[in-house]
Amino acid sequence: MENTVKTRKTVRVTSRATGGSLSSNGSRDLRDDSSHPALNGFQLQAVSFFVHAFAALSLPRSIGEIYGLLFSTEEPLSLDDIIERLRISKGSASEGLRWLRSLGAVNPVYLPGVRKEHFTAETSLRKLATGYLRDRINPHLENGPERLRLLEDSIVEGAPESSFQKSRTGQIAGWYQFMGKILPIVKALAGKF
Amino acid sequence: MENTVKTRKTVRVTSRATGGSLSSNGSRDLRDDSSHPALNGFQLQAVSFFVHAFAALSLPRSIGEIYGLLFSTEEPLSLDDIIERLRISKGSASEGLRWLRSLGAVNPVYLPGVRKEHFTAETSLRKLATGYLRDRINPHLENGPERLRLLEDSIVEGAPESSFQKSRTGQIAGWYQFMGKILPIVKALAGKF
DNA sequence: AATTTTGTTCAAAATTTCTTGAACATTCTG
DNA sequence: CAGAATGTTCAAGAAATTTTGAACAAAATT
Repeated sequence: MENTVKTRKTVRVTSRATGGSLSSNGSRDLRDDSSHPALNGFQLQAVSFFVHAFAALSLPRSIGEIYGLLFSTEEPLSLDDIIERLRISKGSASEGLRWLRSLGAVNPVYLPGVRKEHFTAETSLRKLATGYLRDRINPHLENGPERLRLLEDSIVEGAPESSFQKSRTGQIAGWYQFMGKILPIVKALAGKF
Repeated sequence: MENTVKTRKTVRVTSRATGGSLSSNGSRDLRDDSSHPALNGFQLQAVSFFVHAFAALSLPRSIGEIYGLLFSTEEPLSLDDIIERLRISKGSASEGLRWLRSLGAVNPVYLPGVRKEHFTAETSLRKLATGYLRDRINPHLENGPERLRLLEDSIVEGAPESSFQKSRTGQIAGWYQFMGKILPIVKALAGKF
């Protein structure tokens, strides 16, 4: 099967408008083959929406596309469904799906008698926030204490600048404390939406 | 003046270790010409620290380097000081400084009788957080209502999927509400550190 | 007003990141 | 078990981002 069309063109419209107002057709954010017959208007808008949202977090377009499609589709979709409808490669779809799954942004669905794995979007803010923090924020915070010690150990005791340097490391310690306080609050509030 | 050394090498060690433990020498994160005589140990560690921290936000290395240098240096530094000590180009330094200034992460310092503009790092968490939210988060949220309307307008009234689609747009509306609640809390708490 | 100093801008080069597609591994089916 | 279906991996190519360096602009100095 694969894809009989060998005309590799895949024009990306690359909307260069970071701040400006939106074009009335937000759907210009997706790969344009020949006006997607596979996606309805709502799906088109949703894909556009999530491509932008994920870009705000510097995440690849393909991930936004996949999440947007699942978010806007009631039925569970398989890898091949995603590839067909978004016209992206198997590799992108597979890795994008893996990423979303590890975050918990996508749920595998059991369908009796169906071989292919199918997915739906997870939309609970609590789960999305928790997954994002766990996968993308915590790893950086975990190194915190070690990094702080490296910084402290580089201070030469008795040097004239050591007092300044100690105040700076104190500053950073405060930032870590802040993160320790705010993250649980974020999670708790996310649970209410 | 410029730079008599024309050996453009600038080896980037490109530490490929996203999750692993830190090398005891965190300073391997910066451009290596011939073991920076211009930076002391604390500055080296600080630059390394901020390059990593900024990378977590997908920000360019040069910005992390500049902030790290200013953060770890008591005296105000000029553009040329930064270029010399970090061995980065004028262009990078100028644009990086512009970015940091617009965020409010860097303060211009008035020095009587000195032509060059000098800077120190802003370290108040409240100011840093406010600037970051203002410059990098709010712009995306401002489009929110408009994007939401595009999505709603794409729903075909009476179609069988319209009920599902309405529940999805309701979901997104909730996410915006969440952002509206959480951001003021973040700012308020940041003010206490 | 000519020169020097300071800083900005931007095209081209370097680098990093993302996407593709084909090879491969694994599991299911007959 | 052979063949088909499903999904993963990864090298190579494409695209996007960052950095450089030199040209330029603006302001200060002589």
